[in-house]
Amino acid sequence: MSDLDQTDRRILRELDTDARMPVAMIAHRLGLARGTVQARLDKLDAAGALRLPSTRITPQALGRPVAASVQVELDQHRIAEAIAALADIPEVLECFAPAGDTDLLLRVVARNPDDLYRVSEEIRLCPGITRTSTSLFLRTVIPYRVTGLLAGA
Amino acid sequence: MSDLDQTDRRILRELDTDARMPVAMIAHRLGLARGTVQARLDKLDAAGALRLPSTRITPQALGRPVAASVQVELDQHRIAEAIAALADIPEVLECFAPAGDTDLLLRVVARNPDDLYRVSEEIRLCPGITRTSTSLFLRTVIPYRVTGLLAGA
DNA sequence: TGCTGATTGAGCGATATGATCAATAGCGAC
DNA sequence: GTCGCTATTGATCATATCGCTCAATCAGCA
Repeated sequence: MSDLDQTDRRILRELDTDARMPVAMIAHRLGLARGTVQARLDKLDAAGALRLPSTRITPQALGRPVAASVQVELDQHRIAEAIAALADIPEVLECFAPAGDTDLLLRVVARNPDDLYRVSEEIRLCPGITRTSTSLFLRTVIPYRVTGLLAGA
Repeated sequence: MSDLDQTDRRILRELDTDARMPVAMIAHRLGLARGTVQARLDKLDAAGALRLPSTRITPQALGRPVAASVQVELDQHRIAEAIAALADIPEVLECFAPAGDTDLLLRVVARNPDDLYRVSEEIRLCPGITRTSTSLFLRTVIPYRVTGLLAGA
Protein backbone atom coordinates (compact mmCIF):
# COMPACT_ATOMS: atom_id res chain seq x y z
CA MET A 1 0.00 0.00 0.00
CA SER A 2 2.07 2.89 -1.25
CA ASP A 3 1.20 6.38 -0.11
CA LEU A 4 -1.54 8.21 -1.87
CA ASP A 5 -0.30 11.01 -4.07
CA GLN A 6 -1.76 14.46 -4.44
CA THR A 7 -4.15 13.33 -7.16
CA ASP A 8 -5.56 10.58 -4.98
CA ARG A 9 -5.98 13.01 -2.14
CA ARG A 10 -7.73 15.57 -4.26
CA ILE A 11 -10.15 12.94 -5.50
CA LEU A 12 -10.88 11.84 -1.98
CA ARG A 13 -11.39 15.40 -0.84
CA GLU A 14 -13.99 15.84 -3.54
CA LEU A 15 -15.75 12.73 -2.31
CA ASP A 16 -15.84 14.24 1.16
CA THR A 17 -17.79 17.10 -0.35
CA ASP A 18 -20.40 14.67 -1.57
CA ALA A 19 -20.04 10.97 -1.06
CA ARG A 20 -22.11 10.19 -4.14
CA MET A 21 -20.40 12.58 -6.50
CA PRO A 22 -20.14 10.89 -9.92
CA VAL A 23 -16.71 10.09 -11.25
CA ALA A 24 -17.23 12.36 -14.22
CA MET A 25 -18.04 15.26 -11.92
CA ILE A 26 -14.93 14.70 -9.84
CA ALA A 27 -12.86 14.56 -13.00
CA HIS A 28 -14.34 17.77 -14.29
CA ARG A 29 -13.83 19.64 -11.03
CA LEU A 30 -10.21 18.56 -10.82
CA GLY A 31 -9.42 19.03 -14.51
CA LEU A 32 -8.67 15.35 -14.99
CA ALA A 33 -9.84 12.78 -17.49
CA ARG A 34 -12.68 10.59 -16.33
CA GLY A 35 -10.65 7.46 -16.95
CA THR A 36 -7.93 8.71 -14.66
CA VAL A 37 -10.25 9.26 -11.73
CA GLN A 38 -11.86 5.91 -12.38
CA ALA A 39 -8.48 4.18 -12.42
CA ARG A 40 -7.39 5.91 -9.24
CA LEU A 41 -10.52 4.94 -7.38
CA ASP A 42 -10.19 1.35 -8.55
CA LYS A 43 -6.65 1.25 -7.29
CA LEU A 44 -7.59 2.72 -3.95
CA ASP A 45 -9.70 -0.14 -2.79
CA ALA A 46 -7.64 -2.71 -4.64
CA ALA A 47 -4.69 -1.45 -2.61
CA GLY A 48 -6.67 -1.82 0.59
CA ALA A 49 -6.36 1.86 1.38
CA LEU A 50 -10.00 1.93 2.43
CA ARG A 51 -11.66 0.31 5.41
CA LEU A 52 -15.02 -1.39 5.17
CA PRO A 53 -17.92 0.91 4.30
CA SER A 54 -19.52 0.06 7.63
CA THR A 55 -16.74 1.87 9.45
CA ARG A 56 -18.50 5.07 8.39
CA ILE A 57 -21.47 4.22 10.60
CA THR A 58 -21.36 6.06 13.87
CA PRO A 59 -21.77 3.91 16.98
CA GLN A 60 -24.54 6.34 17.97
CA ALA A 61 -26.53 5.25 14.95
CA LEU A 62 -26.12 1.69 16.14
CA GLY A 63 -27.54 2.57 19.50
CA ARG A 64 -24.21 2.82 21.31
CA PRO A 65 -23.83 6.46 22.38
CA VAL A 66 -21.60 5.62 25.32
CA ALA A 67 -17.88 5.29 24.63
CA ALA A 68 -15.00 4.28 26.85
CA SER A 69 -11.49 2.96 26.83
CA VAL A 70 -10.43 -0.14 28.68
CA GLN A 71 -6.89 -0.86 29.77
CA VAL A 72 -6.17 -4.56 29.99
CA GLU A 73 -3.45 -6.57 31.65
CA LEU A 74 -2.85 -10.07 30.41
CA ASP A 75 -1.53 -13.38 31.50
CA GLN A 76 1.41 -13.34 29.12
CA HIS A 77 1.01 -17.03 28.37
CA ARG A 78 -2.52 -16.68 27.09
CA ILE A 79 -2.32 -13.64 24.88
CA ALA A 80 -3.72 -15.21 21.73
CA GLU A 81 -6.60 -16.69 23.69
CA ALA A 82 -7.45 -13.34 25.23
CA ILE A 83 -7.34 -11.53 21.92
CA ALA A 84 -9.61 -14.09 20.30
CA ALA A 85 -12.12 -13.68 23.10
CA LEU A 86 -12.02 -9.91 22.85
CA ALA A 87 -12.52 -10.06 19.11
CA ASP A 88 -15.77 -11.91 19.78
CA ILE A 89 -17.20 -8.99 21.76
CA PRO A 90 -19.02 -6.72 19.29
CA GLU A 91 -18.71 -3.69 21.53
CA VAL A 92 -14.93 -3.84 21.32
CA LEU A 93 -14.42 -1.60 18.32
CA GLU A 94 -10.66 -1.72 18.24
CA CYS A 95 -7.69 -2.89 20.22
CA PHE A 96 -4.07 -1.79 20.40
CA ALA A 97 -0.99 -3.08 22.14
CA PRO A 98 0.76 -0.05 23.62
CA ALA A 99 4.25 0.14 24.97
CA GLY A 100 4.26 0.32 28.75
CA ASP A 101 2.48 -1.33 31.63
CA THR A 102 -0.82 -1.79 29.90
CA ASP A 103 -0.90 -4.84 27.65
CA LEU A 104 -3.93 -3.88 25.60
CA LEU A 105 -5.91 -0.71 25.10
CA LEU A 106 -9.48 -1.19 23.92
CA ARG A 107 -12.03 1.17 22.49
CA VAL A 108 -15.49 0.07 23.50
CA VAL A 109 -19.02 1.40 23.17
CA ALA A 110 -22.27 0.64 24.95
CA ARG A 111 -25.96 1.46 25.00
CA ASN A 112 -25.77 3.27 28.34
CA PRO A 113 -23.65 3.33 31.49
CA ASP A 114 -25.29 0.16 32.72
CA ASP A 115 -24.57 -1.59 29.48
CA LEU A 116 -20.99 -0.37 29.67
CA TYR A 117 -20.70 -2.13 32.99
CA ARG A 118 -21.94 -5.32 31.36
CA VAL A 119 -19.43 -4.97 28.55
CA SER A 120 -16.55 -4.33 30.91
CA GLU A 121 -17.55 -7.40 32.90
CA GLU A 122 -17.55 -9.42 29.72
CA ILE A 123 -14.05 -8.18 29.01
CA ARG A 124 -12.88 -8.88 32.54
CA LEU A 125 -14.08 -12.46 32.21
CA CYS A 126 -12.14 -13.17 29.04
CA PRO A 127 -9.61 -15.98 29.41
CA GLY A 128 -6.11 -14.67 29.97
CA ILE A 129 -7.21 -11.27 31.19
CA THR A 130 -5.96 -10.57 34.69
CA ARG A 131 -6.95 -6.97 35.24
CA THR A 132 -8.93 -4.22 33.54
CA SER A 133 -9.47 -0.55 34.08
CA THR A 134 -12.35 1.16 32.34
CA SER A 135 -12.50 4.88 31.71
CA LEU A 136 -15.74 6.43 30.55
CA PHE A 137 -15.58 9.11 27.88
CA LEU A 138 -17.61 12.05 29.09
CA ARG A 139 -17.42 13.77 25.76
CA THR A 140 -16.15 13.36 22.24
CA VAL A 141 -14.07 16.47 21.82
CA ILE A 142 -12.82 15.82 18.30
CA PRO A 143 -14.72 13.19 16.33
CA TYR A 144 -12.63 10.85 14.25
CA ARG A 145 -11.31 12.57 11.16
CA VAL A 146 -8.62 12.21 8.55
CA THR A 147 -9.32 15.42 6.70
CA GLY A 148 -6.29 17.13 8.14
CA LEU A 149 -3.95 14.46 6.82
CA LEU A 150 -5.80 14.41 3.54
CA ALA A 151 -5.34 18.13 3.08
CA GLY A 152 -1.66 18.21 3.99
CA ALA A 153 1.30 16.42 2.46
CA MET B 1 -30.60 10.07 14.73
CA SER B 2 -32.84 7.17 15.60
CA ASP B 3 -31.36 3.72 15.73
CA LEU B 4 -31.00 1.79 12.54
CA ASP B 5 -33.45 -1.06 12.25
CA GLN B 6 -32.78 -4.54 10.94
CA THR B 7 -33.46 -3.52 7.36
CA ASP B 8 -30.93 -0.71 7.53
CA ARG B 9 -28.40 -3.06 9.03
CA ARG B 10 -28.94 -5.71 6.40
CA ILE B 11 -28.46 -3.14 3.67
CA LEU B 12 -25.24 -1.95 5.25
CA ARG B 13 -23.99 -5.48 5.65
CA GLU B 14 -24.50 -6.04 1.94
CA LEU B 15 -22.49 -2.92 1.25
CA ASP B 16 -19.68 -4.33 3.36
CA THR B 17 -19.63 -7.26 0.97
CA ASP B 18 -19.03 -4.90 -1.91
CA ALA B 19 -18.88 -1.17 -1.39
CA ARG B 20 -20.06 -0.50 -4.93
CA MET B 21 -22.93 -2.91 -5.01
CA PRO B 22 -25.78 -1.30 -6.94
CA VAL B 23 -28.96 -0.50 -5.08
CA ALA B 24 -30.94 -2.86 -7.28
CA MET B 25 -28.58 -5.70 -6.44
CA ILE B 26 -28.88 -5.06 -2.72
CA ALA B 27 -32.65 -5.00 -3.04
CA HIS B 28 -32.68 -8.26 -4.93
CA ARG B 29 -30.41 -10.03 -2.47
CA LEU B 30 -32.52 -8.91 0.47
CA GLY B 31 -35.87 -9.47 -1.17
CA LEU B 32 -36.77 -5.80 -0.98
CA ALA B 33 -38.05 -3.32 -3.51
CA ARG B 34 -35.43 -1.11 -5.07
CA GLY B 35 -37.20 2.01 -3.93
CA THR B 36 -37.09 0.86 -0.34
CA VAL B 37 -33.35 0.36 -0.36
CA GLN B 38 -32.88 3.68 -2.09
CA ALA B 39 -35.05 5.44 0.49
CA ARG B 40 -33.20 3.81 3.36
CA LEU B 41 -29.82 4.80 2.03
CA ASP B 42 -30.99 8.34 1.46
CA LYS B 43 -32.21 8.53 5.02
CA LEU B 44 -28.97 7.16 6.36
CA ASP B 45 -26.78 10.02 5.35
CA ALA B 46 -29.56 12.55 5.75
CA ALA B 47 -29.76 11.40 9.36
CA GLY B 48 -26.02 11.83 9.78
CA ALA B 49 -25.53 8.18 10.60
CA LEU B 50 -22.46 8.08 8.38
CA ARG B 51 -19.11 9.77 8.87
CA LEU B 52 -17.25 11.42 6.03
CA PRO B 53 -16.11 9.05 3.28
CA SER B 54 -12.52 9.97 4.05
CA THR B 55 -12.79 8.25 7.41
CA ARG B 56 -12.47 5.01 5.46
CA ILE B 57 -8.92 5.89 4.47
CA THR B 58 -6.39 4.12 6.63
CA PRO B 59 -3.73 6.36 8.17
CA GLN B 60 -1.21 3.92 6.66
CA ALA B 61 -2.37 4.90 3.21
CA LEU B 62 -1.74 8.49 4.18
CA GLY B 63 1.81 7.67 5.16
CA ARG B 64 1.17 7.54 8.90
CA PRO B 65 1.83 3.92 9.94
CA VAL B 66 2.76 4.88 13.50
CA ALA B 67 -0.09 5.23 15.99
CA ALA B 68 -0.13 6.34 19.59
CA SER B 69 -2.33 7.70 22.32
CA VAL B 70 -1.57 10.86 24.21
CA GLN B 71 -2.92 11.66 27.65
CA VAL B 72 -3.24 15.36 28.25
CA GLU B 73 -3.64 17.44 31.38
CA LEU B 74 -5.02 20.93 30.99
CA ASP B 75 -5.04 24.29 32.61
CA GLN B 76 -8.73 24.22 33.45
CA HIS B 77 -9.12 27.88 32.56
CA ARG B 78 -7.94 27.46 29.01
CA ILE B 79 -9.75 24.35 27.90
CA ALA B 80 -11.39 25.81 24.81
CA GLU B 81 -8.10 27.32 23.72
CA ALA B 82 -6.32 24.01 24.08
CA ILE B 83 -8.96 22.10 22.17
CA ALA B 84 -8.87 24.58 19.32
CA ALA B 85 -5.10 24.22 19.08
CA LEU B 86 -5.31 20.44 19.12
CA ALA B 87 -7.94 20.49 16.41
CA ASP B 88 -5.44 22.29 14.20
CA ILE B 89 -2.96 19.44 14.37
CA PRO B 90 -3.75 17.08 11.49
CA GLU B 91 -2.12 14.11 13.19
CA VAL B 92 -4.63 14.30 16.03
CA LEU B 93 -7.28 11.98 14.64
CA GLU B 94 -9.66 12.15 17.53
CA CYS B 95 -9.96 13.41 21.07
CA PHE B 96 -12.04 12.37 24.05
CA ALA B 97 -12.60 13.75 27.51
CA PRO B 98 -12.45 10.78 29.86
CA ALA B 99 -13.56 10.67 33.47
CA GLY B 100 -10.57 10.60 35.80
CA ASP B 101 -7.24 12.30 36.16
CA THR B 102 -6.58 12.66 32.46
CA ASP B 103 -8.33 15.65 30.95
CA LEU B 104 -8.06 14.59 27.33
CA LEU B 105 -7.19 11.40 25.54
CA LEU B 106 -5.92 11.80 21.98
CA ARG B 107 -5.44 9.36 19.15
CA VAL B 108 -2.52 10.45 17.05
CA VAL B 109 -0.59 9.06 14.10
CA ALA B 110 2.80 9.83 12.61
CA ARG B 111 5.14 8.96 9.77
CA ASN B 112 7.66 7.25 12.04
CA PRO B 113 8.83 7.31 15.63
CA ASP B 114 10.77 10.49 15.04
CA ASP B 115 7.75 12.14 13.55
CA LEU B 116 5.71 10.98 16.52
CA TYR B 117 8.12 12.85 18.74
CA ARG B 118 7.56 15.96 16.67
CA VAL B 119 3.80 15.56 16.93
CA SER B 120 3.89 15.03 20.66
CA GLU B 121 6.02 18.14 21.03
CA GLU B 122 3.50 20.05 19.01
CA ILE B 123 0.80 18.85 21.36
CA ARG B 124 2.85 19.66 24.43
CA LEU B 125 3.29 23.23 23.20
CA CYS B 126 -0.41 23.87 22.73
CA PRO B 127 -1.72 26.71 24.90
CA GLY B 128 -3.41 25.47 28.04
CA ILE B 129 -1.74 22.09 28.01
CA THR B 130 0.24 21.51 31.17
CA ARG B 131 1.33 17.90 30.84
CA THR B 132 1.28 15.10 28.29
CA SER B 133 2.06 11.42 28.29
CA THR B 134 2.51 9.63 24.99
CA SER B 135 2.13 5.89 24.59
CA LEU B 136 3.26 4.27 21.35
CA PHE B 137 1.08 1.53 19.91
CA LEU B 138 3.33 -1.41 19.13
CA ARG B 139 0.62 -3.22 17.27
CA THR B 140 -2.94 -2.88 16.08
CA VAL B 141 -4.52 -5.98 17.54
CA ILE B 142 -8.07 -5.41 16.34
CA PRO B 143 -8.46 -2.84 13.55
CA TYR B 144 -11.43 -0.53 13.84
CA ARG B 145 -14.65 -2.32 13.02
CA VAL B 146 -18.36 -1.99 13.52
CA THR B 147 -19.34 -5.27 11.91
CA GLY B 148 -20.08 -6.89 15.23
CA LEU B 149 -22.59 -4.24 16.19
CA LEU B 150 -24.03 -4.31 12.71
CA ALA B 151 -24.63 -8.03 12.89
CA GLY B 152 -26.20 -8.01 16.34
CA ALA B 153 -29.27 -6.25 17.66
C1' DT C 1 -62.94 1.14 11.30
C1' DG C 2 -60.16 4.77 9.44
C1' DC C 3 -55.76 7.13 9.44
C1' DT C 4 -50.81 7.48 8.54
C1' DG C 5 -46.55 6.18 6.81
C1' DA C 6 -43.73 2.66 4.62
C1' DT C 7 -43.36 -0.67 0.99
C1' DT C 8 -44.14 -2.63 -3.38
C1' DG C 9 -43.73 -3.27 -8.30
C1' DA C 10 -43.67 -1.10 -12.39
C1' DG C 11 -42.18 2.22 -15.62
C1' DC C 12 -39.81 6.45 -17.35
C1' DG C 13 -35.98 9.31 -19.06
C1' DA C 14 -31.50 11.05 -17.91
C1' DT C 15 -27.26 9.86 -16.41
C1' DA C 16 -23.26 7.18 -14.98
C1' DT C 17 -20.58 3.31 -15.56
C1' DG C 18 -17.07 0.13 -17.35
C1' DA C 19 -14.65 -0.90 -21.17
C1' DT C 20 -12.06 0.06 -25.08
C1' DC C 21 -8.93 2.68 -28.31
C1' DA C 22 -5.04 5.44 -30.32
C1' DA C 23 -2.32 9.34 -29.18
C1' DT C 24 0.35 11.75 -25.92
C1' DA C 25 2.99 12.99 -21.84
C1' DG C 26 6.11 11.90 -18.01
C1' DC C 27 9.96 9.46 -16.21
C1' DG C 28 13.74 6.52 -15.28
C1' DA C 29 17.32 3.47 -17.43
C1' DC C 30 20.86 3.22 -20.44
C1' DG D 1 19.72 11.91 -26.27
C1' DT D 2 16.94 7.84 -26.89
C1' DC D 3 14.55 3.82 -25.66
C1' DG D 4 10.87 1.62 -23.10
C1' DC D 5 7.43 1.66 -19.63
C1' DT D 6 3.48 3.51 -17.45
C1' DA D 7 -0.08 6.89 -16.68
C1' DT D 8 -2.99 10.11 -18.76
C1' DT D 9 -5.94 11.98 -22.16
C1' DG D 10 -10.09 12.46 -24.89
C1' DA D 11 -13.23 10.01 -27.33
C1' DT D 12 -16.66 6.45 -28.20
C1' DC D 13 -19.76 2.61 -27.18
C1' DA D 14 -23.31 -0.41 -25.05
C1' DT D 15 -25.12 -1.35 -20.80
C1' DA D 16 -26.43 -0.58 -16.15
C1' DT D 17 -27.76 2.42 -12.74
C1' DC D 18 -29.99 6.29 -10.93
C1' DG D 19 -33.69 9.38 -9.39
C1' DC D 20 -38.28 9.96 -9.87
C1' DT D 21 -43.09 9.00 -10.43
C1' DC D 22 -47.45 6.37 -9.81
C1' DA D 23 -51.24 3.58 -7.85
C1' DA D 24 -51.85 -0.29 -4.96
C1' DT D 25 -50.85 -2.80 -0.92
C1' DC D 26 -49.45 -3.39 3.68
C1' DA D 27 -48.52 -2.60 8.84
C1' DG D 28 -49.15 -0.31 12.97
C1' DC D 29 -52.10 2.48 15.78
C1' DA D 30 -55.87 5.41 17.55
